[in-house]
Amino acid sequence: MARTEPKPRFARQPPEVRRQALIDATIECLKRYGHEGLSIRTISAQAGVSVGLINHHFPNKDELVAAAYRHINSELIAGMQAAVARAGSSPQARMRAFLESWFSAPSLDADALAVWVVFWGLYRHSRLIQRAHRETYQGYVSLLRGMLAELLPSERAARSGRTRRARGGAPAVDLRLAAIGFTALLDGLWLEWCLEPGTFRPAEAVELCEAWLAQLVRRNGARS
Amino acid sequence: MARTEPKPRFARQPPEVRRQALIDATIECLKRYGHEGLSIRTISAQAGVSVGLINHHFPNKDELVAAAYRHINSELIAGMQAAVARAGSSPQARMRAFLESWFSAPSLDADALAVWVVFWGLYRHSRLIQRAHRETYQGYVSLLRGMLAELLPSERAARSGRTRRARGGAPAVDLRLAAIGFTALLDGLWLEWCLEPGTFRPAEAVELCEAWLAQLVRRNGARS
DNA sequence: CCTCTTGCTGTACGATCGTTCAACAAGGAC
DNA sequence: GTCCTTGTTGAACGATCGTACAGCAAGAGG
Repeated sequence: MARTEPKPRFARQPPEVRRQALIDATIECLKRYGHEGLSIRTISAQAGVSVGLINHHFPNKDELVAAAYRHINSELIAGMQAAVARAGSSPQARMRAFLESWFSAPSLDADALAVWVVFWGLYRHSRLIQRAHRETYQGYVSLLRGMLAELLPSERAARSGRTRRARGGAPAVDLRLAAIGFTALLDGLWLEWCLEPGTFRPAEAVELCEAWLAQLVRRNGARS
Repeated sequence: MARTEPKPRFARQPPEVRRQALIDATIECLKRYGHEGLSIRTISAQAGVSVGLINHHFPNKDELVAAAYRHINSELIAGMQAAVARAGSSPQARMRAFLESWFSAPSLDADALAVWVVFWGLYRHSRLIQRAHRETYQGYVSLLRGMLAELLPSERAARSGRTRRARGGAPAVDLRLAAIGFTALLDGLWLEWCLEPGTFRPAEAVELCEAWLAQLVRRNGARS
């Protein structure tokens, strides 16, 4: 009776598991407290470990933050890719799945968006964040560009390519510029919703994006 | 010769002047060092004053930061309004002036954009920033909405309003949604250019925005 | 020239920051 | 049961944070 179970004061974890737990704690702290949540003590408390453990698994704080940014980035992109893959082969259905995935939880979460904004604020002055951005953003750009390409009837454009090339060298729709504009629209709507969630519904954001795309397709078809 | 001019160790300034100098120094520090530049010592060094002076003119640091946000906001909006007013009365010319003002210095400055991003990161957890945002953002929204309204031939829509109302109650173009989408496009392009200035030229951003507007006008005209 | 207001300085304080490191102990190997 | 590896702890360090405040001095008013 008096003999209590000799409960361990802590449990060992494989480095990989602990690293991930610390990354999750970092993101959680960012959600709760914003930039002020990015302190060793806040994060370690959130993870339920001591202050010293972070520097055992990460060389310093900045590396942990960069790892958190890399994780949140690749998680998001993986979710998008999965949603698109689930939608089948129709370009329209794939794009719709992408948009609905974008403008719904967990992507369109006010907390998650606030996390992104803090990272953006760090971007310019942290080489580590810049590297993490470059490494993960590429997957996002190529996913989006691929969907745009398959949505626009460029195969027709390719067949009549010789004629159009001869006329000026420009394709019917500048895919690069279209991707830039579309990304801007997505990010901008995201940001607006983050700063003031009440002003519009997610479905309206989808609507706006599809209107943009429809206009793009129409323009592309008209010229080819 | 040995008599040196008894140069004053500091110069007194009217509170208004000094407050503005401190606000300018705050913004300059944000440009140079990002979020880490938001410290009393960094700001006071930038302003060339002692650490104690800030708390003489502002109750605390957060109030100074909020004042800086308010200032940068109203400066931007005032610049836009001036550019639009200078453009005359033609809706097209006014909108073009607005876009060109938006996508050129000093608005489209990588430093200035970085400042904004830091403020956005603070937004969610600072009531003072939220208040400053609400107080200044309204002017921007109304400017933009006014330009959209005068750009769309809504007077024709108003004349034939009875017919369209009877058909479904929705105007040809939802002005609210159009403003939201347009703002998103502006902010998104701004953000993209900030994060990676090399990917597109400002003129291309203007082009994208005008394409969006042209499609909006066309859609509005087709239905009325 | 003197006085008085007040803008301004700069030290001091306690809190918290990121990081270090010696000691501890969990738990698998044997 | 006994090593032994190593994940983990937590006190301690120096630096820096925001703020307070007692005193200095600039410069206008008389």
